[in-house]
Amino acid sequence: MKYEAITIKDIAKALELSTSTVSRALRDSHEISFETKERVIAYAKEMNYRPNPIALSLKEKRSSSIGVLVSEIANSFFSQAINGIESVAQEHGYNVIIAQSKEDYQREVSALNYLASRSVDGILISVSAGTSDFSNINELYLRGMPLVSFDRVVDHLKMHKVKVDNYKGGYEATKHLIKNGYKNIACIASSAYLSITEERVAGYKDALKSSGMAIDETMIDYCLHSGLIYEEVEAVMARMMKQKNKPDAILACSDKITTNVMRYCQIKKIKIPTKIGLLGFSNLDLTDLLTPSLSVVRQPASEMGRIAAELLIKTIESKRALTTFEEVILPTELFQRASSAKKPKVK
Amino acid sequence: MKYEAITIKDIAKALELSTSTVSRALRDSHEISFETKERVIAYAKEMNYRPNPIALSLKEKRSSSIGVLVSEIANSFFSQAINGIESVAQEHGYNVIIAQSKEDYQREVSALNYLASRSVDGILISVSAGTSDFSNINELYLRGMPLVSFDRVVDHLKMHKVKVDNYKGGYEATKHLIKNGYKNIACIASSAYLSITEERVAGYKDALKSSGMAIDETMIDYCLHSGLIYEEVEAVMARMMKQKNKPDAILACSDKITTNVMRYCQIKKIKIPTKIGLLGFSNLDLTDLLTPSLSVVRQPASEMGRIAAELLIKTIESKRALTTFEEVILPTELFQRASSAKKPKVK
DNA sequence: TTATTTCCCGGTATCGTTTGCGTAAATTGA
DNA sequence: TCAATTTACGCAAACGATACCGGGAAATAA
Repeated sequence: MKYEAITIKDIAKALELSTSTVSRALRDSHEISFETKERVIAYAKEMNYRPNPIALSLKEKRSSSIGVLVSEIANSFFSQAINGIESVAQEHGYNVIIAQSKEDYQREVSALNYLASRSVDGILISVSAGTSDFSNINELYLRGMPLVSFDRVVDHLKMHKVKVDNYKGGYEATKHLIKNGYKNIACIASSAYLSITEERVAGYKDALKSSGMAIDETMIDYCLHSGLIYEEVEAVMARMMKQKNKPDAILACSDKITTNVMRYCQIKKIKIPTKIGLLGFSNLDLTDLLTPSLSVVRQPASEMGRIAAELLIKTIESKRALTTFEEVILPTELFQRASSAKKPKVK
Repeated sequence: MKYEAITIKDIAKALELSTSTVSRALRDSHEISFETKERVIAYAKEMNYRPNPIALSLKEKRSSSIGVLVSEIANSFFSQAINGIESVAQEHGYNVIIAQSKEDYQREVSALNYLASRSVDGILISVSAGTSDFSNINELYLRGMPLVSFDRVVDHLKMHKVKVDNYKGGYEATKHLIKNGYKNIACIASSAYLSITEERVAGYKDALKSSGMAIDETMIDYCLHSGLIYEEVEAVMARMMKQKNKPDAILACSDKITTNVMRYCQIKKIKIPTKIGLLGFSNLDLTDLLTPSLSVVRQPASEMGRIAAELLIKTIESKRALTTFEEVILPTELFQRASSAKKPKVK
């Protein structure tokens, strides 16, 4: 079945005018008489005429749509970010096309090809945790595709970047755990490929150092899928809880790692925070309602999306290729709740 | 800046052929000699040629994209549904354009206009809770736009529908609360405009009746924004807790109502389930980790999205207008957890 | 009256692709 | 050897909208 829209030709035929006259009348050109304009506009309104965006796109060589590549839509951080992106896009007359990588490199490559072949005007990228080869993205850049990366940015690529101060987020979170009396703080991070992982872990390490605590590499581990798969978190937790130097607190560096650590502890009946403290990066809306209420480092997801979208649209609409690239760094927010409560001085 | 893609014309010029020959060679037409095909295909591959989808769209009068209208992306149910939609769309070569209504009628109208004017090939609709006038949707139907509604379907409109058995979901949930000893079960539902509200409430009422319990209309209330705004839930709860016949259990009929009731109880320090039992419709992934773990009626969101997308694409690709419409009804799943635990026989 | 300007509007090319039609050259058949 | 067929390609129109170019008619100026 087909949805037949009225075209400028239909109007021209009905009013016995040429298409160019109709076109100009609708765009309020000064070379069209007042009466003709009136007639055309009235008829167009009556017939509910809308210019065909596809024809416009072909003519203007732009599609007025932007692509968004995230690892997973059904993730609180990304759905909030998309929320922000969508509202900015709407304001500027762009539509948003979504693609997911599911934290997989191959899917990311095909998703990017997909978006590029759908001729979007630009792409917002948050790279997948499984991605270590960025040649694909770089190739898009070289071919002139406007790009902005957010959250999981790629340091050495030339493009605008919007991220949070991951180092500080990791530092403050760790400091908070130390202040509350935890002595063996483990860190479970996303894929080591990601710069956000590197930064958060660096913050964690520096916090330990600055408090005169030793860094034990067995207390640091990574999840290639960013915790998307329960089993990868389970494996790390199982290993850590088995080792001699057991953690008494966990700093979880992604949304899914945080909740999966929590799930692990519930399944294994490990009490939080009495047996183990927990503080995680998370953008869930109801961390305050969890058992126990969860201490989190929260990112301004929606705002990141808004800013990234603004930058992308600015890039798209700028006449010439950019030579300088902005890096916007937003603050994280630390919510101290029960899961990282002060440790009782018992031993 | 602009992303310049290679066109069929560029190939034609480079190889000293006509565009039609190139086009036919790429589509493996029998009227092109083997050698010419080889040359064209090799060159196209070398130059990484991709047909311009916009030109295709203009020619074929189809955009290979579908619109999705939901109330809110950052909602677990909808993000899961979009997940399913996106994967099916991808499989069939469609892209997904998202729009949000934020439970507001005016925004829904403009979002629909937006999608229609972006010339999508079809639209998946889950109506906003604030919508009582469906003339807009009906008009789209009359103009021949392929439509499928899911979750929040509109009964009297002619289109495919994908939903869950809301009546049964409400019935079984209420029966479960009754079985666990609750006597004054209140029901907080979404907007009364929605058929899902009607059905869930009907299930609730029939469950009470079948257990010989009276129906008290003061124990039933509605939230126009489906609980999206905390204050509307707060107002209902405050009213109910103040009245003479206080509820000892709540059946919450949407994701946001459920969590906002929980939040209300936490703020007001009303113990769940000792003071009040709670069971809600929800698709959150971590209801098992909440305090207390939350009993929920869960909908197969991703599957609903998949099925709805399949139906829509089938509708789009069918030659002639449909005369019969499918209504797919999926089962809900009841998870019994601590928030609706058996009531102690104390008074 | 004639030349010049102004006002309105139509013709046509264009964006990238597909496709029906036309046709020269090559091949076939008798 | 000549007509008939096949092969292999080019030309041009079409999808919907825009914009440059150009031109007829009326209005103004000389």
